[in-house]
Amino acid sequence: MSQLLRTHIEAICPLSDEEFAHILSHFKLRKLKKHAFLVQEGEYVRQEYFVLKGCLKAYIADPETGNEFIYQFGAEDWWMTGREAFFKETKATINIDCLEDCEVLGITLEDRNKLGADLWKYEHFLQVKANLGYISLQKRLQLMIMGTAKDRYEHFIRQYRQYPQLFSRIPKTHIASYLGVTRETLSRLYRR
Amino acid sequence: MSQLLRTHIEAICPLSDEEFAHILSHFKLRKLKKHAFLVQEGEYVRQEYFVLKGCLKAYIADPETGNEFIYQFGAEDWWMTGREAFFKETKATINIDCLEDCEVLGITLEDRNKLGADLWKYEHFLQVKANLGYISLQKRLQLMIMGTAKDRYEHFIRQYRQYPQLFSRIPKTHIASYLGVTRETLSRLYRR
DNA sequence: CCGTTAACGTGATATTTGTCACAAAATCAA
DNA sequence: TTGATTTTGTGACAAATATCACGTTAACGG
Repeated sequence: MSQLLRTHIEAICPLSDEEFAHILSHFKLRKLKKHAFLVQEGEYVRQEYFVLKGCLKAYIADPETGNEFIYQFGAEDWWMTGREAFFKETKATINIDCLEDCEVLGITLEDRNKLGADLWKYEHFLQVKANLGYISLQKRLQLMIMGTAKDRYEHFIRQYRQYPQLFSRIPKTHIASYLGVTRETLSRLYRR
Repeated sequence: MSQLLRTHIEAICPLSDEEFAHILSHFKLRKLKKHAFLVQEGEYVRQEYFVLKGCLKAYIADPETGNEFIYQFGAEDWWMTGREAFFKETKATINIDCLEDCEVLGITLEDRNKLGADLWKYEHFLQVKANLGYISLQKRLQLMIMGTAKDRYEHFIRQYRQYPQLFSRIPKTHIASYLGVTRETLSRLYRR
């Protein structure tokens, strides 16, 4: 199962068996039931997580309207955390919860830093990963501003296609939230 | 002048004189006139740049409408590049040009990688910087979807306040583009 | 310095998208 | 299984924002 993590890291930076064992020893497996929170608003975010199994949504609740804006889905092979709170060691302003039963590997900030200091390759992995994440987030922002809801929908499908059955399992309501439109609007876009 | 870069890096990771000298030796100074392109659509992006002086805009041109979406302003102390094209060594899909005369320090991808491999501190700096960038981009996306144009305007002013006189020098048309509204809408938001 | 260009504000109107209300279908959990 | 909850579609209407048109002011560059 943890082979997933190795493959994931090695896509950026090949590792020896010892190196990977050393990395893996810093992670702790966590299993969560559907609807369980991985990160909850107002609490500290002690770890960042690599998803081995299941699917999660990360979202911001709007206290005014009661709406939620889903800014990320996480499936197998994705990282999930309340990034700002995790790095700055402050309380989360976002929530992450499980759309289905999940298994994740968690690492604390302290261990993350230690690992990066021990092993240049891990630091490099983190650097490249963060930059790639930045690039795709930028693309999403661009699409949000310049693209139509339909563009965004199509881009979304392309991006998540690689995760089989996942797309069909996410309710349209959530997808609409991710795309920044109401479920009604999304529904109408697909009548035409 | 290059003291700016040192202070910037040391905000994340303190350096010895030798270390900084080593870092600096990988950068090359470039001076540009107002309206000059730093990055141009369709061309390779050979370097990433640290801004020493002046102000630039990074934008995507929409071939359909002729509009442009400004996704970032860069002033002194900011990094600017066509990030995707720079990392993936492909042709740029974005433009960056100077709103006024500029001075920047440029580093090639090869030198960037070499520097990171030579000096763990630099790799660490890049890693942290990318993560902080990701966080602020995420905040911007959130604001774009959940906030009103006014929220975005106010956030924008707060973010750029630290760059004296800069804000007043950027035409409102450009600010509107950055905020994802038309200049007319922005103008009206501020009558009220 | 002066002609040209860019920036800015504002009205009238069109378009997009959101909100509210309701009902049918699908899914969930005891 | 079965009653409750969630998801989905759709109409009518409201609100936000874009588009087009025009004129004035400010800034730029030779």
